Amino acid sequence: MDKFYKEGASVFKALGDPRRAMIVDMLSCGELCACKILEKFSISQSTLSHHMKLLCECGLVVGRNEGKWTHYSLSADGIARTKQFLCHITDSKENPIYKNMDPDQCCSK
Amino acid sequence: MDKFYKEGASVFKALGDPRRAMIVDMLSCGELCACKILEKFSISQSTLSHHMKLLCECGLVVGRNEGKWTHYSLSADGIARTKQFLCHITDSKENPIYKNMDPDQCCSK
DNA sequence: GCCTCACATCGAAATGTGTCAATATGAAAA
DNA sequence: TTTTCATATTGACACATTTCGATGTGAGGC
Repeated sequence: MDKFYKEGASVFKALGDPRRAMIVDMLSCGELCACKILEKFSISQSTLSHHMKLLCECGLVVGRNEGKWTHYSLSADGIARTKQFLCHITDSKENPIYKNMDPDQCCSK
Repeated sequence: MDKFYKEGASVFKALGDPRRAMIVDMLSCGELCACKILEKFSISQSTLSHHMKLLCECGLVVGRNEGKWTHYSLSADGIARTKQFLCHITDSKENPIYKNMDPDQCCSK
């Protein structure tokens, strides 16, 4: 139960960095190798590697090794799960966990 | 341009905390006052206040003061903008910014 | 007026994150 | 095999974040 929010939030934590959000945007138009991504940022190679690791670990991006190069692309499944989680926590609903919260129980006489 | 990602990422940064994601989930079934939210967590009142401030500042939640109580609810507009941003950076597209990235320019002979 | 209640803010401590230079790894070229 | 190249990992540092107890604030109740 707690794990549900922890895992869902981990993707948002990854997207919570502007550079990583921009990297995801870049990858949305196709697979790119690390060196091409690096060109667009004024960050060191090790920093980019760190960001890519985080994006991969949360399941949003997958890396494909080809010789000495690594090609990164978005994970369709990871994106689908992310959108699903966002809808789950934001769409209006009768949440079973909190449905017995009577608004008159507190905050009124 | 850079501001675009920074603002979009700020919402994800807010949702990147499991407690805050859970609070948003709670609010999705209706307005709640701070005391009711606090009941569901084993955190201090000041910590909750801090989380609510972050959720409000990124535009996802709005607070409504009524006497000495504060009622929190989701911002339909904030949610819409968040979903839009997520789709913008993840949906497959011909991104004008990166469309001239020739995959054969790098990473191949 | 004074007290109480709900919530916000402050200050401090612990932990987490982003970044870099340096170094390691592993594949291909020479 | 030695070198070179692309990427990953390590170690260190600055800064941000989470959390708490203590205190401030502003609205009602006495």
